[in-house]
Amino acid sequence: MATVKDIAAAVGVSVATVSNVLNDRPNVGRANRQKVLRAAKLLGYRPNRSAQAMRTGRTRAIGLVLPDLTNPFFPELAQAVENTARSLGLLVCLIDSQGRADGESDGFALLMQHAVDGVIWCPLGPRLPANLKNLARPVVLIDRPRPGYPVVHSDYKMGGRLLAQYALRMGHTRVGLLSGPPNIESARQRSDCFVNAYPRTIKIAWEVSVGFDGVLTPDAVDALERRRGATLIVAGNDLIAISAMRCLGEHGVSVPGDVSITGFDNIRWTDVVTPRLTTIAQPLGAIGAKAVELVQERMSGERIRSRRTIFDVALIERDSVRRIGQSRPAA
Amino acid sequence: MATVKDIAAAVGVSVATVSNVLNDRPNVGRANRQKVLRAAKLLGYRPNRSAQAMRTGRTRAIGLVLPDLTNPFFPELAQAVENTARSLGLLVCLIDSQGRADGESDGFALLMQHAVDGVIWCPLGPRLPANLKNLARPVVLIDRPRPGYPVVHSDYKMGGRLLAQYALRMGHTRVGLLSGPPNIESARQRSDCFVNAYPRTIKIAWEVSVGFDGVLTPDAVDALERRRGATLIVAGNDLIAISAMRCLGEHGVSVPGDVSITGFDNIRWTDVVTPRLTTIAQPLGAIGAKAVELVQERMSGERIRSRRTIFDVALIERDSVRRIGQSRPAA
DNA sequence: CGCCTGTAGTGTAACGTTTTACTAAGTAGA
DNA sequence: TCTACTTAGTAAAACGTTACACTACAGGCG
Repeated sequence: MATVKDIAAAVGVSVATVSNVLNDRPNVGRANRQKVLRAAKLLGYRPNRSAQAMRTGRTRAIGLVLPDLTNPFFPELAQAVENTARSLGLLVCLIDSQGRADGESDGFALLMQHAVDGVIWCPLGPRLPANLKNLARPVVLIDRPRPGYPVVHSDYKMGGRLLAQYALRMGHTRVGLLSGPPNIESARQRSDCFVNAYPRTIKIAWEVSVGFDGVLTPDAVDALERRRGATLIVAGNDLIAISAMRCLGEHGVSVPGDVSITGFDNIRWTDVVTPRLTTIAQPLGAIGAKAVELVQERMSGERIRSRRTIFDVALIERDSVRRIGQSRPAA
Repeated sequence: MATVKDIAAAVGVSVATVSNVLNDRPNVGRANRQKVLRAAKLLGYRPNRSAQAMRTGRTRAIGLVLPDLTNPFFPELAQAVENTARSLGLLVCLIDSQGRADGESDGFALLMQHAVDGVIWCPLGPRLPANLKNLARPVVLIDRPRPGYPVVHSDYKMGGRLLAQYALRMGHTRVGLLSGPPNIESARQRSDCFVNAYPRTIKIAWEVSVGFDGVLTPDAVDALERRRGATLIVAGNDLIAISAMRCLGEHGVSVPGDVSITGFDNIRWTDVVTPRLTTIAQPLGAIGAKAVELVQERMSGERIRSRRTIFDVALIERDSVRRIGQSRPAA
């Protein structure tokens, strides 16, 4: 690999001048600038990132800390993050904590050691890992706000309202809630805004919380079996909805014949299960890209502009909700 | 952040001694060794990877180059890679080429610049990116062999045979092949071994190739509509199988009532579609972990032990294949 | 002419680590 | 007592880059 020294020797100029050209600083004449540039190209010069990192303290790498790549919410996000990062010349270092808090903090330790310039993080639990404070780097959160950090996520409140409007439109006034983890704000907002949209019209028959990974607790299974008059089940995300559909199927309950169901996230598989799942679409790609832009801004020392960036969501109407009750005017 | 110099000052010893202790070299006495270790712990010393990298040329980071995280084959792999890498103290730098060759070579360029110590790579096309030769680092391939590189993948031939045995057992003797890309060896082997297992008994009614991402070409759709007497469709992977099931459903063809279908990979969603998909399970986690072990071995300069590591696969029997033809003895 | 300013360029220290070559002191053998 | 060897430890160079402090020279101005 060619170094600045090689270029300097080739052109007959000092390494300082080469460096000045490469970081285009003004104090170098036209002729030399040309020559250095030419030589750099000729020798296939690539700056040694390690050396740059040591000198400047910046690595041009960012960390991406995720709870679980196996949840289809994240791969799309990760892909967007990696691609926009790369288009900015930033390398993405991946940590997948597999849902374990110690994995998360080990991951942060590793990232700190490698001195990434910033991190994009979808936090696992409500508690922040202790070593996060030591990490004197910009952090941008995804999907799950925590006090003191900028965050980008989609408009869960809007999602909840959209779902409530839709439920009403389809004649459902008694619903069961299969919510996500109550300590995750995005999960709570989805439910809360659904509940609060039409508090007098839509009654909540029951609510049980399960993990975002969609594994159903005995409580959840029990709720699905009994249903207590709910005609619509509003699930905290698509994984939960799909698990619920499966569970219902195993108990001989037809969806949407006997009970309707909605999801949240619009992961790829909502379109492929039977019945196809009505859900809320989030612009995952845009969220990932925005998160990269935000860390990048902060890395280059720009002042904090916004603490929250929120993206609109949209209702994706498919086949998992049946219209019930009295007829209504044609569309 | 504490440096070796800080430790040296704290203990009252030279930086060389500190370094010697830390890399446990023999030439330092018991007493000083203890003191240095204690001070390092006390000060929370973490070696600066950038400095180490510059001095030694090793970064303790590896690249992971994937075609498409959105294909559920890869997240599980990536998770396994990241986790075993982390357990070895290695950082994983992610490249997702989104199926584009230029993305792949840009990614390699980025990895080279950051001087990763090795790369785990699932190559996109048959051609290797030109800059791969410059990358004087160990490369371990996943899933797709290329001449000259070690590779770890699962036993596709066995998968093909297993599928053929099963087809026969279920009475299917006329099948349609919805294969993966013909230029990807793993795709070819799946089909070929299926075809060659019982060449006289099982007849191939037709074969069409589609991408591993499961988007169906007009040819594929046409084949699915006509079917030309095939009672079983053997798909190149689960994504293809699921797309095919959807396509068939849209044409009013019942699975497995009118036609049976099998997949390959056993991604999470095979268990959740209707009917549940009969498929071949690959030990993705083990494959990822093994790949990390292999690069790690090569990074530490060990000699090449094996060029191919192959994992057994297993048939996962679910509901997408119907038994047809004459009755057979009970199990 | 002497002074100032601006432009073009250079020497070198520094970043944090590893490693080579070296010294000093102790120990053993003859 | 002298040599030879081992052990414990250190000084300093090196990795590739950046940036500070500096020089040299030209031109402009009073």
